[in-house]
Amino acid sequence: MDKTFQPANIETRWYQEWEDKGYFAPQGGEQSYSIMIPPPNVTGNLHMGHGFQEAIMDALIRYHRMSGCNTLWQAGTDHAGIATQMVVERQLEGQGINRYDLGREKFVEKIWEWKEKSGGAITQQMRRLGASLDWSRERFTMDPGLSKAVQHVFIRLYREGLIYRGQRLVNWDPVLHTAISDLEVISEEERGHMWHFKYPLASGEGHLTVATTRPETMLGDCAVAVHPEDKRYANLIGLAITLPLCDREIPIIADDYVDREFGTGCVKITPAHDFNDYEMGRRHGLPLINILNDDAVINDTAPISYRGLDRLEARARVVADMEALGLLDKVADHTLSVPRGDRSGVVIEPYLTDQWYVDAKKMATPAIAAVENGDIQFVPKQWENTYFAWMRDIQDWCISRQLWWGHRIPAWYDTDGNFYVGENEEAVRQENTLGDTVILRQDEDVLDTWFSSALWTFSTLGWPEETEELATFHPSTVLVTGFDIIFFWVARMIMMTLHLLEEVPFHTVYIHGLVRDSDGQKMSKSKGNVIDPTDLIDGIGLEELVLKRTSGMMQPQLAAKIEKSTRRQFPSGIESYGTDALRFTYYSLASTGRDIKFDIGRIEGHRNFCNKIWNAARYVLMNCEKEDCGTSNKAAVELSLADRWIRSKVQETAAEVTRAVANYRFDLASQALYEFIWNEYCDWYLELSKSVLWDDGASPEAKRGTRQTLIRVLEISLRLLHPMMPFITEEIWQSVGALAGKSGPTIMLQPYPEPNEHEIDVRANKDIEWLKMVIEGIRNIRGEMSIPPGKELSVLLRNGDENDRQRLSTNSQYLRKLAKINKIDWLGVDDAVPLAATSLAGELEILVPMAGLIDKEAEIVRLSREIGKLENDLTRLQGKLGNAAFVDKAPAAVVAKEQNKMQAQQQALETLQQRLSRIRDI
RNA sequence: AGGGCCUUAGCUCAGUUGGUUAGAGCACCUGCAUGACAUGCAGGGGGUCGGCGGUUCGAGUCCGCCAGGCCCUACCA
Repeated sequence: MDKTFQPANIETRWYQEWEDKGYFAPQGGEQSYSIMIPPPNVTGNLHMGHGFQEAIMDALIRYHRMSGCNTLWQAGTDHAGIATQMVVERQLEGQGINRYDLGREKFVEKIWEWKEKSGGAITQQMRRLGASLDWSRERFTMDPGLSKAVQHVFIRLYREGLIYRGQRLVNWDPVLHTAISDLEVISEEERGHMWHFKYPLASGEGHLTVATTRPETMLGDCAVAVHPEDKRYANLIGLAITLPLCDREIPIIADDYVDREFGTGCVKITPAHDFNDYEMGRRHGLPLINILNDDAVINDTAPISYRGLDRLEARARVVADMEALGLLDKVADHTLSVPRGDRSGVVIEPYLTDQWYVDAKKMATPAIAAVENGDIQFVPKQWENTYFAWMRDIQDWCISRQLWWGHRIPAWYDTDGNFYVGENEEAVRQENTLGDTVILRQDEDVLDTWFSSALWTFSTLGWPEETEELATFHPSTVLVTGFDIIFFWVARMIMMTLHLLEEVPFHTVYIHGLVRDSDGQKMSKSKGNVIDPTDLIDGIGLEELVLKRTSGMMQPQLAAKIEKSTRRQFPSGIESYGTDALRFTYYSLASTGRDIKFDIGRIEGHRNFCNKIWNAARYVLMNCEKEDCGTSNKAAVELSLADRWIRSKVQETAAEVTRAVANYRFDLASQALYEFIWNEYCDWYLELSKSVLWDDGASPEAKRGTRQTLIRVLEISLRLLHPMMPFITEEIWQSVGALAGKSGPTIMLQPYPEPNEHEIDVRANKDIEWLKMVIEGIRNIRGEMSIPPGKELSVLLRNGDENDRQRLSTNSQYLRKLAKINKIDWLGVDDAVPLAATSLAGELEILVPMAGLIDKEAEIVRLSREIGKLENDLTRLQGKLGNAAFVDKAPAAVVAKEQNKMQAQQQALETLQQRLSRIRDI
């Protein structure tokens, strides 16, 4: 074995073997356990969020697979309608063509070609993370089976009246030329202006003043509204306005939606271009005047001089023309929230179109109930409120998209505007008895990608066929996802699955935090703070990192800034840390919080942890290979105190890890393992074992017992750790397993250690605690007195009880070795106490005689500090116990505890004070 | 505008139903080539738990107010 752990040498080798041997597939077992991966986009590259999420799922899957469950981790990707179409369109752009040049069929072919070639990138990266997905069952949302499920669901919901077609205002992306759902619109505050326009009354006398942030919409105005009780305008209600620039008359109407306090109290109403105005228009029977084309250019409904202008050009022209007419009252700076498309980033227009909708309100009721009654549980529970809040006020879901890539809507139109929903044109003709003379044309639109994702838990298992997989693995056990898609995906899955299968899609939803950079900033390409998980695994040079962060940018002007900050943050690039260290870091950060700040320092510590494990294994193997390790259980074995203690500790650790995983607390699980392996097993047990293994006088039974303990505890630790650190544990286990009496081709199919309470040895724990206390007392003196670690000491003990004497006599070999002592003697109570540095272990006094070693002043400082601490503490205790209310009201056990503590502290204080005055006296 | 979350050591975070002297990692200081490991070993320093008030024998933990930070939903033209 190398002296340091070299992850690169082993990771891909083991992954290849696991995958080739089919270990990731379900292995049978009574209890099934399944996780459906949140399908990443085919266009995607692995980012830190994926890495984190997959690390968690893989730990759960490996843990339950080892625990004997019939385990399925369903692999797959989704087709990401808009994103994928954009990627391929951009490629075509490079060749100087657009999708219309190609036509729909050819364009979709191009996308498939692209998908075959590049769509697998992310699944390759997932393999680097060690994710044990069942690749043999990999699915894609556009696969024939899944497409069939999508079509089936659409037709069924349509026939049940849960899908309908309607003309509504939608969120329209004028660049992508498609409707998008409410959730895909991001509104943020931006600085803009508020224009105040005078609208002359039709009578020719006087005017009203309206305010608007979008002047161009006035071309579509259909009314001016005032509050019905607004005295200022009461006499104008029912009169008309002559709409400037348009030569139309529009009414003045009254509606209590209007806020009298805001602006002038008069609102221009544009029903075709504003959601609130649309509602008001419906209330008042106003017409809808649409003034825009698909690309937000003014259409032919508008006065001729504005036609063909982009919305912003039109805005400037309208303002200029109004000013020229003397109708521009004023322009004020105004901060407003601007809706932008989350993909394109352009301002979204409310736009009147025909679209398909899912009646979400009906489907929400059972979906709410399923969470209320506990059929589905969120972890942390807190997220249920987020879910409820949205579900109780849910809006109908616009599911049609004006794209070419996706599941085409199975609806056909005749030339009279009638439409028919069915499996295909032939079926539609038959079902509706349409003769051959009727010309049918299929709906051009496709379905929202989330529509197919909503079916993911069961469409991947073969539904609508009644497959064995469906019976075995559905409902899935747990969904692991981020809070950002509770609405997009989780809620819609719950609604769809409950309605279609009459069962929940999953029993638990584990919501994890979102990974941010070390400053708490969201990682994004435009901020240039993205870290690619594979770069943490393999490492990356500075130049390459700068290049990676600054190439292919949407906003190239930011490149210089990004380069600068990258060079500052990673002056020598990123080192290689390996997958196990990265994964362990993810787990250590996986607490209940919402944000996960990823600090590079954390991963370095965990790489060191890997190295620690590696070297502990080296030590164990050096001492156990080709030696008698009591593997067979036949030969007589003598277990030392240290052996019994570490066997006990590993059981406690197993219990802690099991509890933590059951609660999805991977931070606690990882911490328990780190603490046990480093601070107990390595720091203490391995050191303790040396005093047996290196002692020529030790019996063969004792050596056998120590070797057996070394190897068995290591082997258990490896299995405990394997779900989190799959590679290093496998590599080491291959050598350790057999020595520990285990057989099998891989650790990943070994049973997960079940905590065994009978092996918890309270007595051994206490004895070792005593031993540590004594050793630490001596080390403290050594450290503070600057006595070189190599210098052997002789030590006197005083004032101990029978237990102390007993423990000393059985453990003196440990003490000699770990505290570097050559001589330990008891001092009688009446014996003269020599000048010495003092430490306490309970009532036991540990004295290191000064004899030229100890600096008098330093010892005075040290003792004074200890005494100060004790005095503080005693004052607090005395106050507490002197308080009658405390003694009366607190539970007796608590009071007794405090009293015992006070006694012990008093005793310790006295002892130390005596020692201090003794030293001062010389 | 409504709702929610967060604030603990220099940094990143744990802290179960209120009950030892509030813990860890990293960073820091001191010493050390000791036969697994310098990606290491040993020792050490560092916190009035955001502020104020309340409940309680007892509050990092429960309640109220304030300050700062973040998020979600809705959106006033």
